[in-house]
Amino acid sequence: MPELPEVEVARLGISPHITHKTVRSVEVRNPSLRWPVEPKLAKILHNALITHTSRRGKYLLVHCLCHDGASGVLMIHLGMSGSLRIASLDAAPQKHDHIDWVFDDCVLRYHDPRRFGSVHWHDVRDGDYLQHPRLIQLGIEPFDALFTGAHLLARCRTRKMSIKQGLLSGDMVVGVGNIYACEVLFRCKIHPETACADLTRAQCEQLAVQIKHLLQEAIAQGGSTLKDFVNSDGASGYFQMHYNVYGRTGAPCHACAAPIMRMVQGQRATFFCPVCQPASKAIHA
DNA sequence: AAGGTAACCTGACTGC
DNA sequence: TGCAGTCAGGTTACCT
Repeated sequence: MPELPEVEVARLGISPHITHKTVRSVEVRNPSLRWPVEPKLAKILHNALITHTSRRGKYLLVHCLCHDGASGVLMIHLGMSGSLRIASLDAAPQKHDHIDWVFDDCVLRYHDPRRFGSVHWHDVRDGDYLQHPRLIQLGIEPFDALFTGAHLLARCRTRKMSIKQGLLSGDMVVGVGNIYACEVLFRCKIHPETACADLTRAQCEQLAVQIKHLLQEAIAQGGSTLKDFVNSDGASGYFQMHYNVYGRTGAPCHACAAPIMRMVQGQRATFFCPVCQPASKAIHA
């Protein structure tokens, strides 16, 4: 589910079905998401043309040219449990299908049991969408050429918190959620509790490289499930990578066979291999 | 100002 | 079978 790769795969999945098409109607069945859905959304988007889609962090952005000539951006966040699907016009909405965008030949449907996700409307007359309060605070994109080991090192130098929490905080880099934070630290053989400020230049270089690789691999993997975005009945559109540590408490490490351990950092589960990812104290001892 | 914590909400699963 | 408890892939508001 929704870390950056899943959001990107969702975007790739829905984009061909909605781009250059006109929204005929919008049905908001439940506006109570993380933030209330704009009450005038249906009116604003009536007969709006979808020009293209993009993404910023975990926000999927749908760029619209409205009937009145104004333009704007639909900002969709999937939260913990959100998903998007392309359904046929006659497919009845299921429980937790909160919003429909109806086109001539299909429906874009937002589904989110926990309602931690959100749907914002940003009118460009109110300024550049990248200046939106939800977007402006986000860190650098992992695939940006400026996201490098040097960038990471500079951001880490003054941070006392653990690298696991640092990666999740979203201001060093966006899009890395709990699963990929655990997995990338395993790949780099870095203990999750290592203080950001204690990371070496080499570790930061490696982290930057592996974050790009891991997310790219996950997107590629998700690409094979793109067909599931159309007319699927059940929960689909998501995919599961082969995890080395995430959710594998007690199972043997794929590298050294030691049992994977679970701990809690900032109220989130962290999984790691105590042998492959030794605590820094052990390194210096 | 950074860092910790509770909160938002439902469903799936575990153990008694 | 039922019920209580735990956990879940994210993010923000509020407190120290």
